[in-house]
Amino acid sequence: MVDTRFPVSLHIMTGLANHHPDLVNSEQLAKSIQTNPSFIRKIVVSLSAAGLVESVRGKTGGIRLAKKAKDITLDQIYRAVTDTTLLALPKKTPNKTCAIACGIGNVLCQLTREVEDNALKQLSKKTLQDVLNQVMA
Amino acid sequence: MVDTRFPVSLHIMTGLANHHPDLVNSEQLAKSIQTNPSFIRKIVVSLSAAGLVESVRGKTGGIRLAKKAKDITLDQIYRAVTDTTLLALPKKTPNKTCAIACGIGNVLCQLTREVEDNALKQLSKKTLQDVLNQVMA
DNA sequence: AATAATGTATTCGCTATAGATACATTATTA
DNA sequence: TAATAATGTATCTATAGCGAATACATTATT
Repeated sequence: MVDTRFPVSLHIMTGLANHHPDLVNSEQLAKSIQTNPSFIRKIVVSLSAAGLVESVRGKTGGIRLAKKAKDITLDQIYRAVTDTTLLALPKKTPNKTCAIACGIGNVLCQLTREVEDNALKQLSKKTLQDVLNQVMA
Repeated sequence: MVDTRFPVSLHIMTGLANHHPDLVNSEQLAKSIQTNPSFIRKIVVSLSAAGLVESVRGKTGGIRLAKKAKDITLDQIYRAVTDTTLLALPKKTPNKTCAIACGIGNVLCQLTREVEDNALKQLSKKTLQDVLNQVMA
């Protein structure tokens, strides 16, 4: 299966932006995304740790943006919920009898970092407000 | 599990570049990458369809680059073996009662395309020869 | 005290991937 | 011509990763 945390997070954040500054609960978010509240809450923990959302416990609790949508960039959301690299890296220890196998790991690692830095720079140019505007247009 | 076709392909191609224009068989490549010959051959089919390698059947057969390493760019390798998008896209039909859910799909799709175009443009600036040089340095 | 939200842990099922195996096809070579 | 050794291809299996589902402790409101 594919990791959907970033698209789901963007969906969550856009929903919150749309209702800002009201609280929205995980049940409502789950309905919109067609998933279960528990999964929403797990993702919200990451978004909260990154300072992007606030969650309020208790009977009238819920979730809201921690800052204005125009002050949240997409790379912040991406970083908050993604721990894998954009390009896959092999995890086997290289065959030590082969010069290529020994050297290719570092090359791939550096290449991945370059691609990822670039993608994040690109994502940093779009704000959550941009996304909301585009969705509502 | 993670899709390792691109890193494995880069490894294969670098190995072939190093022995160019000699034939290398799938057994040798599998040893270097620590996988099985069948998996190598499956990937080689894709690389071959993209015109990046040639394979020769029969007793003295094997695999070699179809052109010089300096004329092969990394985006060509990536495209040859990758059919997924760089960022995940949700595949559920959106909740039609929610404006956000209805609009977010297109936004994500466009965003993914932008990020991917950019990454491929970046990969197109590096040649297989560059990778071989870096590995051997 | 009852209610309703988040936080968190656990279990389950599904899917995608690579591993493993087998064998047909093809070309060399003895 | 027969034996050999390579690719091409199909199939099955094991496993890892992900989200679904569930349960329940914790917390705050009413």
